[in-house]
Amino acid sequence: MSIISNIERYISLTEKEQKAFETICEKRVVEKHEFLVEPGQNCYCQIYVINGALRSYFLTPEGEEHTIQFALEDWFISDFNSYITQSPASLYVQACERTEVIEIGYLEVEQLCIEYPVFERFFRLVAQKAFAFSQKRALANLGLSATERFLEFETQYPNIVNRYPQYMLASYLGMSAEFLSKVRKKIKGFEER
Amino acid sequence: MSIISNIERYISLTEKEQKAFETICEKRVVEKHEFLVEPGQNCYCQIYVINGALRSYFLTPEGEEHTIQFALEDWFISDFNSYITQSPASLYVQACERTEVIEIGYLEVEQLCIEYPVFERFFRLVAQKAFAFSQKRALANLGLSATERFLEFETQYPNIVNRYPQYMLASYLGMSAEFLSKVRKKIKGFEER
DNA sequence: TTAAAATCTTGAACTAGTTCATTTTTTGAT
DNA sequence: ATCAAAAAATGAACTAGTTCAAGATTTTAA
Repeated sequence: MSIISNIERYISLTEKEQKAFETICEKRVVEKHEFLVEPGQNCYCQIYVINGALRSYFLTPEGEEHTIQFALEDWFISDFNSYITQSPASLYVQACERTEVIEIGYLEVEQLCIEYPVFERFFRLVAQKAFAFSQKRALANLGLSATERFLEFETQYPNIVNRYPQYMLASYLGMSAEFLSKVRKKIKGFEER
Repeated sequence: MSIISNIERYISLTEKEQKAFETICEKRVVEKHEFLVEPGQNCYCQIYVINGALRSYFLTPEGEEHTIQFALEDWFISDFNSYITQSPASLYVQACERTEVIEIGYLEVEQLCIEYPVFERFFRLVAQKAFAFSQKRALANLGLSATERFLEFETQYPNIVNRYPQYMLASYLGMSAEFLSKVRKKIKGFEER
């Protein structure tokens, strides 16, 4: 699905508005393991995935990775806090496969919103959805055990579970990689009965 | 601070826009323990706190409370997922003290945004900030131990720590009330040396 | 002012999840 | 196809945080 038809799930655009949006899109290919954002830099853009797989994560002083978000086809990702405040990032955004992305710059978005307020609306709806989603995640994680968290995540995002290495899933779900391995073994045992 | 001057920290409003906004504000007083939202209902409005203290939480099937958000003076609160999708809430929003609020209805907001796109911008900026904040919270909670989580929260929101009962703080920070009691005792021990 | 209700404290027994060290399996580059 | 590197599995020892139960303190309402 093109980024324009994706936007049109929220709002409808005139020919002119479509063109205006396309001019601020910067297409780019990133290779596996490459970084799109690194801590310290200002995150000057939001990233839209055309195809491939990205994730954002941060590194504790002890060197542990904590995954914040996964992004497959048609998802947006960035260090959002850094993006909206235009202050230094604390996250990495990294390609987990060769990935085609569209970068949408902060200044360009703000300018576009002034010229075409319809985009103000689009980015409002997207931000609201993202916030609602993020609250839902917080909620899921507070109530559930490690096993329950994994099962819920797997039924909701089977494609993510299949596409990212297990240690990344574990760090997203808030458990050690070893423990997720044991959890999955236990689940498999139940299924086989 | 009035809700209008609060809005004007993000955008500036003409006289006419101010009036338009004020007409969709419904002022209301809720007594301690009273609910503004309950699971199952559609959350038809966002709630702005004039003075007092609210919180949102959900109840697990086992009857445990999990606090999602606190809201003191000048904060917004709601079951945001229910609000934006206009689907049944899963959270309670409850008054922890006698509280004056302003309710801002979903339909009224959407109408207002059509008539005055400047509010589209306001609600975009608010939603973006809320999302960034929520990501930051997720990040803080993944990396830290229970003690660290409490210390960080206390330095960032001393007024919340002073104003809500400890068992609510514990359920927000993802630990048992008993353990938070022990954590605080240990911290006090360190401070006294 | 007082009694009931709500909240907080404390300790002992427990458990879900971690850590560490080692082995096995999978992946990817040549 | 082969080999090195990355990822996953496994087991044993450990620990941060939970649960339960009982008592102490604070808050509330009449």
